[in-house]
Amino acid sequence: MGVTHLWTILDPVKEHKPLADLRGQILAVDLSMWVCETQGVKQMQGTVTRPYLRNLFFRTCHLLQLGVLPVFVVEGEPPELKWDTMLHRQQSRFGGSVSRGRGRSRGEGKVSKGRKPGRSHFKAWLRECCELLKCLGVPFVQSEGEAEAMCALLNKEGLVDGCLTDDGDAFLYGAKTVYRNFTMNSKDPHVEMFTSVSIESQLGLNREGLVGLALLLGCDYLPKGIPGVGKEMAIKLMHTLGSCNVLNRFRQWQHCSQMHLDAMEIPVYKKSQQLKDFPNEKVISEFLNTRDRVPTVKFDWKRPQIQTLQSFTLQRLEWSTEYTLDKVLPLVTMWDMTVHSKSSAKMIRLKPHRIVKSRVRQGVSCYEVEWFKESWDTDTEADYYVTVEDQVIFTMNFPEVVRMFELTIEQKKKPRRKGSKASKSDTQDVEELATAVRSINIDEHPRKMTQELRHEISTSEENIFQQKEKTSKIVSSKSNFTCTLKSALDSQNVNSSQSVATGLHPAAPKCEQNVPLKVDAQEIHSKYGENHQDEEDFDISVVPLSQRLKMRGLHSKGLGNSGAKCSFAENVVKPVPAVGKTKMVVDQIILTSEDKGSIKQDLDTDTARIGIAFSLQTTKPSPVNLAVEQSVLYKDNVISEMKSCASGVLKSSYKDIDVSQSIQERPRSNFLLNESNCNIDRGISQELSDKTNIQAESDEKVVTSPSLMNEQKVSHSVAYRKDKQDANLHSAWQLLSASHYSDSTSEETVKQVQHVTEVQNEIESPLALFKYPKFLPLTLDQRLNQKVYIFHKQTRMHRQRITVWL
DNA sequence: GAGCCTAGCGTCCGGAATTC
DNA sequence: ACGATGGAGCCGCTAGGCTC
DNA sequence: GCATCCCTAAGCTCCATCGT
DNA sequence: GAATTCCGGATTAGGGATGC
Repeated sequence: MGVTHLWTILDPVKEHKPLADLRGQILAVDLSMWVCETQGVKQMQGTVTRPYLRNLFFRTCHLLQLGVLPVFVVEGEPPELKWDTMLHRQQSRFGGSVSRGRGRSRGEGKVSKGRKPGRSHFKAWLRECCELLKCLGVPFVQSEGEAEAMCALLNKEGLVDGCLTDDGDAFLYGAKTVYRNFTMNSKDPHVEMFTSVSIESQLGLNREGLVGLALLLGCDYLPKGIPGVGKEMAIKLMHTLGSCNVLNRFRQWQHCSQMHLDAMEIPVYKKSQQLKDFPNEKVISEFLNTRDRVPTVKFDWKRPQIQTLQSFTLQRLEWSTEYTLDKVLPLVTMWDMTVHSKSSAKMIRLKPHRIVKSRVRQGVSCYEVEWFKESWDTDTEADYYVTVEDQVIFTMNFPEVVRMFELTIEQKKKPRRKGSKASKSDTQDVEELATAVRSINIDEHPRKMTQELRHEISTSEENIFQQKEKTSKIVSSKSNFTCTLKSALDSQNVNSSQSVATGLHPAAPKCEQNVPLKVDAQEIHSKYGENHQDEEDFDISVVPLSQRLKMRGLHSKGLGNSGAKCSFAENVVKPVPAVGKTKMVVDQIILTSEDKGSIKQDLDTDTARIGIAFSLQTTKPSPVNLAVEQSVLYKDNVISEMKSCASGVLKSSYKDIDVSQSIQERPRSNFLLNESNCNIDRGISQELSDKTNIQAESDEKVVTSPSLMNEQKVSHSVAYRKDKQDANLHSAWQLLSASHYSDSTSEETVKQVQHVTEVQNEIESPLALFKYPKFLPLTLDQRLNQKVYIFHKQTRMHRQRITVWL
């Protein structure tokens, strides 16, 4: 079909184009191509009623829903030049008999096309397709000759934005943009795009050059081309001659001798001389002098006619009226909301009854909407039609319905928070967060912003923590957006009296605890007298990023050597269920897409990871920078400690494990996170304890994670499982109390025990951990030496666990 | 080729592979 | 009355097998 | 009864139940 | 070479079986 090897030649300029990218375009669709394609599907042959109609329906609906406006082109009578080709094609495609010369439908001596059974069937199918298109309100034009010729003409004249056809002849007819290999494959619905501009600029082939290729390689009208000339030779020749005036050059071959030809021309010239009529002027004329005329009628897309369509599909496809309605309703509502909304004329359109709920479809926020039924519809059993509509479009059309829906949601929420002072604050927090997220600006050219941001980095570093109302800017290098958001979670932004009183940040609705900017040193001293520290030591900035994230109820797993992991939503393409929940992010951080480090986005998990590489490569220290550097330091320290302590092979009761090796190789460093909880393995921990300098006091245990058995990980902390939490909590407390105070019964000890009891009570408070942030950065050894034990009750959605922080 | 129906998953993280 | 807990149902997506 | 070991799931939301 | 995507492996909490 088309010029031999043309698509292979054009392959370098092929562009993969998702169907969604065609939104807003008008496309001329070669209807015959779709019909033939569908009829060729073996699985449907003999089993499916009118597969061409079925697929045309779904494809058209799909395009319309994407916002693509198709104009179908129905082929007319093919040029005489093509009859030979068609005869063979029909034989293979429809099994029709060859009847050359039996009829006289179009003049003496010509092939009788009308009487070929395959051809007549094909025309009947096209007529049915046109009926369907009428029902759907989609325009179609009748071509005088080849459909691709008309498609090309429409494209050439600027009436459509591109041609949807698999026939490369379209370019020879003057098409500017051709889309082929249309597929609605759910995983990757796309077309392949070719443009005449790229063909000429990258391959040096203009329209005339392509016609030249057709003469050399063969096409529908000249099946054999020049025998012995292949695509390599043809391309070389075209490059030698240049595309311009190539046809005239071919014509000159008829009158000139070999002496005047370029060396590259000679072999082709020789082969062409074997043909009588090279170059074939009829073929050239067919491509360059189209016989179609530009349609004068303006294309008009109409509202789908539901009833007519139901009747048509019932008759031709045996579809129930409900099924058809279900399929066509989205088109109708979309038409009503897009076309009708722009029209001043008063026309019938569906009216929404209510929004049932919010939904997300392919990452796009939508509403599930109930519509009042059409007045004529008495068949549909349900009281309302139901569709899922794009949130933005629906809101533009029916703002009052959206307001009602939002009001309903609000009212539903209210009873749960009745009488709660904190809830009022929470509501404000949610609004504040919502405002922050709404303020995100999509910038078309984020990289232009980068310099500004870098400037901002360099000028705003005096003390970024002390700047209230500072905004965070995050630039995603991948999805090209710049967002500015108020640092709603900034712990320094404690404005409301409520939050001051409770220590809870107003913008932390899901976060049960807040980090005081500076820990009350007096309080610490009174409790840990000997561990006196300067107030500066309690500065929040020394708290590792993971901890600060954690304090804000954000995801913060895996600081270690992977940096902080933040969840934010708007920078990803895929749907993000976490929108509005785990958003916003790390203190005040400025990330730019041009920093050498990367903001690694993991679309699998809807998260972005700020890597250490990034942080360390920024020129000026930032909170992230500091925190991660700290982490690196801790990691190195701990690894160093571990390696020195656990040198040699540790004989466990389970396996021979080279701990130092495993430490060396391990990719992560859980012990840096202060949050590693793992099951107690008494046996192995005892051995580790025996062989290392990390001497657990009394019954203290150095704990290894189960994965140590796999020679991969080591962790340092103690955790108690939920199922035994009560008993373990009790025994743990006894353990710790005993280890610290068993050697004395002095008054001091009693006081200490009382203090321990107080602390024990505090574990019920989610604030407990955050009263002692200064200890979080300490290494295990340091914490052991200082006998610092912090209890933290971590509350999750439905689970609780008690963790002992060393 | 495209839709329908059903069943199952839903953690994070690093690095290799791939794409640009 | 209120909060915590657990469970059932649901949601969004994907894949595979089958049907139209 | 407790410790240990092996194995599996890992989404969200609403609501009934239970305990304080 | 940088950015992006994908996948195999790791992590953690919890359930259940087993053994002391």
